[in-house]
Amino acid sequence: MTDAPLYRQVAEGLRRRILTGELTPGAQLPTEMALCDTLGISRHTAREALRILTEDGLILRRRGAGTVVAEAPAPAFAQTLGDFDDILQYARDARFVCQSAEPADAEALDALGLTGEFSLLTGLRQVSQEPPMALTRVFVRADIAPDFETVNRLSGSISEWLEATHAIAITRVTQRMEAVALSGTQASVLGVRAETPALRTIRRYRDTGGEIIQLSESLHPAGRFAYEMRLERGQ
Amino acid sequence: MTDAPLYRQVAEGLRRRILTGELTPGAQLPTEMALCDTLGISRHTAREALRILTEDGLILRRRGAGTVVAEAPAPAFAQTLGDFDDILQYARDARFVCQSAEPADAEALDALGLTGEFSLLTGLRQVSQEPPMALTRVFVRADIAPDFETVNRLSGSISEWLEATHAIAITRVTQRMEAVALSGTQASVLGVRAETPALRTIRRYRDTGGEIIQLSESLHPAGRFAYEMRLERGQ
DNA sequence: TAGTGGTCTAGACCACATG
DNA sequence: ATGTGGTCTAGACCACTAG
Repeated sequence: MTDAPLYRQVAEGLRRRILTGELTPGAQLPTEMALCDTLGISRHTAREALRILTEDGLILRRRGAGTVVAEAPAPAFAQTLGDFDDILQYARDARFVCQSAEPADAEALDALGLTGEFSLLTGLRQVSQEPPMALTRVFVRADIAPDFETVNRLSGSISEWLEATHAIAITRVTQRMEAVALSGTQASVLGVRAETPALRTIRRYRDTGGEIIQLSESLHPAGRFAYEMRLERGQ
Repeated sequence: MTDAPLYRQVAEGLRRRILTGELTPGAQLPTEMALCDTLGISRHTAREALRILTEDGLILRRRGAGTVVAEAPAPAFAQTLGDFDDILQYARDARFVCQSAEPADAEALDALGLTGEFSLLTGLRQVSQEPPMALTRVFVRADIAPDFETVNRLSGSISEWLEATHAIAITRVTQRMEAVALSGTQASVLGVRAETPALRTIRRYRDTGGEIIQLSESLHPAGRFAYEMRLERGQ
């Protein structure tokens, strides 16, 4: 269980101290040498840990000046999207904890432009024991939808499960992102105030025929999630 | 000029061999030990170079198997390229009306993780006479930044202007999106209530060396903007 | 001037993939 | 069995920041 690399363990320890507020924005982090001494690790290992936090935007480093917690601590989790497969990676990293499964009502389907019969899975996106990263609704075409127990036993993503068990190929995904205010009930589930800003992402998964076989909507409260993508210019 | 760190020089050398086609997708790269021997560098330096290429998605590394050039974007997978141009398209459609140009203060640069001297252009994104779509700040490296009049005369995007007038190539753009609440001043400029949710997008434009030469931050109030993207699975 | 992070070297042991 | 990349140690010199 604790077979994670040492530098990663160190990084997670520092990350926790930042996210819990023990280290507030602007505060100095231990210097590299201090980390080496107190933790009994080499400088390379300490730097590797600090590199992770730097890439996550949690800390700022300046030669000669030291390391401080970033002013606006970046969300604990950022999704990097480079290509199609990265979306699936996100689904694996951030575990979907399903809380209810039921037939979707017509009103909800209408609002999202879905036609036909769908199952609705409602739950939370979670990474380890942190507060939930998102409130998520997943609509799956009724005739191929997994049941409640199956979803919570999944090690991968729902779309991967669909492809594996129903010989379905998802060839196109459209994703929409916008800012919204959380309703009272949504906010309470996520443990934030009503009207808190949230990033709403809607993904529509289509098969080769262009038909929508799955739709997921996630509400990420401000500060818990950022969506990051990298775009390369062809050569 | 050639005072770039050794590992970066090594990375650029390998990058060139890949981009010129000397190393084609799937081809084996030299092993770490081979790089050490032929270039007379330490393993740490070689690994640092390979790490850059890994983060850029140019190569794939597998323990025991070696390092290979990543598969070329499949024909149908003009995704990254398409997205890149789409960003510029957005910049052309939504005109940037600059309201002020000044040197960026250290605090603002710090908060965004920028080092060096930058000019700050503040303004609005507008389509025709509609209410502004976004409140935008653009940071441009001071030595190449356009002045106030130039910006407002531009027909294209700022990044295009940089490339055209300074012989600069922007090869990588990272974009980050998250939900935030607008401050009072931000809200009043946009004509909405304070605390209105907004989609915050930050784009970092990098040259071939990985240096950030431009950064833009846009605040899109809820309801005025949504970001939509399409992802195709390569075959 | 003292201390910081940035770079670099020269070792070592390990888990893993391949033949 | 060999060689790969992944991790880790113990040093070193440098450029830069700050007191």
